[in-house]
Amino acid sequence: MEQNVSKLITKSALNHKRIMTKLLERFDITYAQYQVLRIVKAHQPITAKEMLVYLDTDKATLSGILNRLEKRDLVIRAEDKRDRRLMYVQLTKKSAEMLEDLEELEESTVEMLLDGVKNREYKNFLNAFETMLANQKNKLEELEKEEE
Amino acid sequence: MEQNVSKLITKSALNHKRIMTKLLERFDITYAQYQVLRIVKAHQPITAKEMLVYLDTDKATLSGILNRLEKRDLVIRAEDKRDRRLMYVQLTKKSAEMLEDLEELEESTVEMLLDGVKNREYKNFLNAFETMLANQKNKLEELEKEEE
DNA sequence: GGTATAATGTTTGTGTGCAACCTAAATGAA
DNA sequence: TTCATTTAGGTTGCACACAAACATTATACC
Repeated sequence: MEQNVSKLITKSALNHKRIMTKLLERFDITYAQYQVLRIVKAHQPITAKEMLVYLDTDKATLSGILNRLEKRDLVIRAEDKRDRRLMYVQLTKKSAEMLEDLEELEESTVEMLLDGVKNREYKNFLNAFETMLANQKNKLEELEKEEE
Repeated sequence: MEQNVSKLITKSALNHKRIMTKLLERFDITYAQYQVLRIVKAHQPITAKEMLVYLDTDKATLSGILNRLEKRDLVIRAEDKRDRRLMYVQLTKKSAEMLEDLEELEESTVEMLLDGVKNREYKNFLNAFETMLANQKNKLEELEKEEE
């Protein structure tokens, strides 16, 4: 059984992505693009660097996503005049309207996820999960240290 | 809190992949390639279709991975003479030797994951997780039905 | 047998994920 | 001021994930 925990987790993450992808299909955007748009909406105008704090992804990946969003008129990039390295990202009318309909999409998906999970069970679940995440973090740090 | 469960799961899946990737770096193979090689080792000779049962991925993805493994002399593909649509995949000497060292790599990573997780907590964790996976499966089936 | 249909696998195109490299601009030390 | 260093961000190259189209071979039905 134990050798399956990671597989269960990976499977669940994949399922979540697939569900979100299907739900977003009729809006013709991907899950990654949706996540970016939500961050922009919550913090606009926002720079790429600040978005990375919320997103747990790579700047190269983000740059590609922003390129595609900009090409489809879903975001605007504008230089800061004082510090011209900074690019401030904002929604367009088009994406702002679209996001009205999308606001609670992910929340309802997560609620569905917890159907039938008892409260006490859920607390244990979160406890166990926090421990596991900490273990992973330690292992990753250990591996990065070894690389010197 | 609740809107974060999916994020926790996604994060943990990502962590696992990153850890495995780092551990496999010195063998110069990716995590996806490792998973394929393990399946081949356990069931060889095996067809692509049968591998998909174990792998939860797409035939197109698998085909690409096998191309890269074959190019690097880590698998062999051979046609079945009776049914020439079938391609039987096997390890090479090179990959068989390599897998000797890799056998318990993932198991030890999963063990590490459970450090400090109490047994009772773990059982609750698994219970909750099974429920969530079932919820996701239902939702996915529901979404697929809607597509008609 | 002959032809439609199904099954197996590959290729192609788009979108990530990520390492490595590059550019331009800001900053800091001499 | 000048020049090295840092910072924000973009580009490139490779590997996957996955849908869609394709080729080839088996099988089923007439």
